[in-house]
Amino acid sequence: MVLEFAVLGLLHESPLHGYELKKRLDAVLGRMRAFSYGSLYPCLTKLEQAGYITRDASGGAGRRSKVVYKLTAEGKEHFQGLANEAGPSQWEDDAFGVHFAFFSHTDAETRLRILEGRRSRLEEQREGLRARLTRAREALDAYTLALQNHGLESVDREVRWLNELIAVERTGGLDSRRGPVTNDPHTVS
Amino acid sequence: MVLEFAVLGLLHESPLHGYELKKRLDAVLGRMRAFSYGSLYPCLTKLEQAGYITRDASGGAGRRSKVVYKLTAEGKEHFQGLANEAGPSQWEDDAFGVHFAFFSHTDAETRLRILEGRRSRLEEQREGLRARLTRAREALDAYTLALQNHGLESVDREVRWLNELIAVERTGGLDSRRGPVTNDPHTVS
DNA sequence: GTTAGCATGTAAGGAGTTACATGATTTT
DNA sequence: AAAATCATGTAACTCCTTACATGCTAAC
Repeated sequence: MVLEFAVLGLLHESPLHGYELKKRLDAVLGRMRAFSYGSLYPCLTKLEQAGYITRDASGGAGRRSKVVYKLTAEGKEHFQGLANEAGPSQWEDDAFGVHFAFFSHTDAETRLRILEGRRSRLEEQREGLRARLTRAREALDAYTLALQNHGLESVDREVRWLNELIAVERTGGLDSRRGPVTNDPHTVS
Repeated sequence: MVLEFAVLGLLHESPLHGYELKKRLDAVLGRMRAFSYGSLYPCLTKLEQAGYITRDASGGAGRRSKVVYKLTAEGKEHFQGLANEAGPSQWEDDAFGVHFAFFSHTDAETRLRILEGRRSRLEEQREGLRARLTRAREALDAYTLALQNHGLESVDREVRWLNELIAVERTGGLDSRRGPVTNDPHTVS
């Protein structure tokens, strides 16, 4: 599950309480996803029961307990395990972005496999889109056509981004590099 | 609801049975969304009970009934109503694409309002992203940074696309034009 | 004659949201 | 002292998926 993975990933960096966790979550996930407290708190309870995190209710004096969550050893292990899986579920839309956000916890081999998996998944989708567009071009109204074209270009763009990332990965990974890897038209070949 | 809207929109063009409907749904929604039969068939039942569509079980001879669904007058009216609403729920990620796909059923004024609403929504998100990136640039690891940059560029790209569409809209709308509106680097000013 | 695709549905359950309930702390 | 924001949680509900159950029809 995406939320569980992201929570473990964030707690991997430092212990946090729920409220702060949600803000980081919103920041890390950006536009891809947004979770409410109504799913975050139950998720934390679940992770605690599973033994992956511990709650430290630092109830200073009469304060309403501000609960700080912290990754356990098993939690760390579990997260490493999840971060280093490389199956189809790692390159589906939803999961891919989240896994990518925690790529610094994923080993080089798995990173490459996930990036390549994602790319071929997108290439499939692209071929499907292209086929439909050339087949049905005349039957579609102008707005549907514009949307489909925009979608096609989005896929194209992500594929180019992945190509760059894969190239970088093959020469040591992003961490060993200085410039940002972006899709800016100027930097794309 | 997105699924209901899309079903009504597709049936607006011609009567269809469930299986064919799903294929069209997959085609129209493209990468933005995918629904299973497990939600499509109950949705059709619901729309029928609401009086928006009728089922015509053309059970030719001993065949297992191949149920053809058809929009009723109220269904048509209801769809027009939905297609011509212009509130925040029309420019949120999920809804926007679907509404756009059926823009030929939306009047020019509403189209413009939805496009502008979507644009300002994205501009907000973009400012949030930019702020975070300039603030925390050094604190983020390389992969998170790459992801955030890619996200930022995606938003930028969609804003440019919307700018083009809005410009076209102000001079008569997409239907009255020949060329495709794409985001191809060459065609963007 | 068997595989693949066409075709329709249901039941159980997963994942998440909304709305609510509560209260502390900081800023204005 | 009011408003904003920090902070934690729960219950009911919505939407959708998965897995199952069933059977037809075309192609190889």
